[in-house]
Amino acid sequence: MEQRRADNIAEALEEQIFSGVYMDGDRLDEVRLAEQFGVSRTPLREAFQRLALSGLVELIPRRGAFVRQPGPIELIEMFEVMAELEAACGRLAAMRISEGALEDLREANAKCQAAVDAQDTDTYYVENERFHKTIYRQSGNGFLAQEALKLHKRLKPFRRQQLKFRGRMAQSMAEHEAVVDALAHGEPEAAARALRDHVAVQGEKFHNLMASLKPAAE
Amino acid sequence: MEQRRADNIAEALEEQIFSGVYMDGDRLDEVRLAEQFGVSRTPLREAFQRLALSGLVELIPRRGAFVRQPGPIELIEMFEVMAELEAACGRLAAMRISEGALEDLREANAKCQAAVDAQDTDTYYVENERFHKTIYRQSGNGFLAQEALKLHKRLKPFRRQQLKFRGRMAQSMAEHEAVVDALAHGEPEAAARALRDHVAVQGEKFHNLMASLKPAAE
DNA sequence: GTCAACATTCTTGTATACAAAATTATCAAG
DNA sequence: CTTGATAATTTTGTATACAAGAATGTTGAC
Repeated sequence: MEQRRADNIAEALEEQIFSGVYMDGDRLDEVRLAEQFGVSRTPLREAFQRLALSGLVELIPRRGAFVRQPGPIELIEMFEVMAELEAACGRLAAMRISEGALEDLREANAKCQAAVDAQDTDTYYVENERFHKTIYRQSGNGFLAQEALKLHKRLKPFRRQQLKFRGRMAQSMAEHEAVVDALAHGEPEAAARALRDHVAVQGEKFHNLMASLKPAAE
Repeated sequence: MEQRRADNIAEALEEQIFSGVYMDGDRLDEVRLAEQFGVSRTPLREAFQRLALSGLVELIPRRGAFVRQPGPIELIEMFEVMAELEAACGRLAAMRISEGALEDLREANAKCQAAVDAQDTDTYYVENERFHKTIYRQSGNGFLAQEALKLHKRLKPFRRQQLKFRGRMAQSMAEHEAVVDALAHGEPEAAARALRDHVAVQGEKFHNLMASLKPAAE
């Protein structure tokens, strides 16, 4: 762990922000974090720059770095974009997907189903992720896959919560089946629609969750 | 120009990279640029971090910062994503657009038409940009609008070239009309399709341009 | 002349130093 | 007690210093 500490720090901070160590608006104290990581302020400030561009922290001149946790509205917006990106991946993948990848999707789905039966949320989550990432790659568009993955990662902590909704896993399974069918039959529009609805429903469920937690929010 | 030099430097470098001052693979010399900007290496290195995350430069540990100009394949991919993002904006805008914004679109289109008649490429370009940015905003999704704008900006230098294609401006005008119609009638799918095709055609035209310039490319 | 081992020079990455701005504390006037 | 001004303290932003790694040049063997 001797080279490029700044990179590792950026990653570590990103992880910490994602996992909710910091609340929205918290100031990231340079000297405190420098001590904590055992480095000087310089690599920390470089890390801040990166986090700022991905929207995780806001860099206010002469004031410092403040963490920017997305609020309810922004989250809804992000889920909406995620839905559109996945739809795009699906549309392209319907024309470009390989037979092997289709098999991967079916396998992931099978394992998902087993996880549902066993009430195994963790396994479901892992296989679900594999399902979606496979579709990203099979879009045949590296740039699109990269963007989709980036947003997917950013929404990770919020997606996980709503798996707990009653019946969500089973419903999600059925949606996955529809996606595979559309892809297998090479139907771009159907694949796009199936994926958009699949993800959009997550956004709605999340909306419900928010509403139930914060009655007066928004 | 006394505060936050690092930010200005990042912007300036971005501009220089976009405008083709640096070729793909060029190394950005810290000390040379530091002199050039009249600052020390520190703010430059902070700027590098930001450029790295947006993909404009690659930061190789212990080697330096190298500019990463997108190649033909990556550009095609980016245009494809742009098409999908615009389609998404259109789909949402069809349901959410305001009457005033519709009027803005019609006005931009009228000015575009005038520019076409006058062979005024610059004006056409400006109004065309206004047209698209309006649709981004009218998606009613700030996050989406932001992402669309970011990619739009990145593709700027490449889009401009293909306006010179014969008849492109006139064809583009007709496509704009179709978009406005779909938005005015509140037809999400039609708006999405019109915008996707409109942008995708740019990607194709660009593909042609590439092929004509580099016969053996790809 | 070619190649390899070594020394030299450059460049990056990090730490520290310092100046300017912002925040906080102190204190006097009302 | 509140308010306003001013001083002390933090904290940021930038410059400089230094250490380690990479590139380059030199020399000697074959």
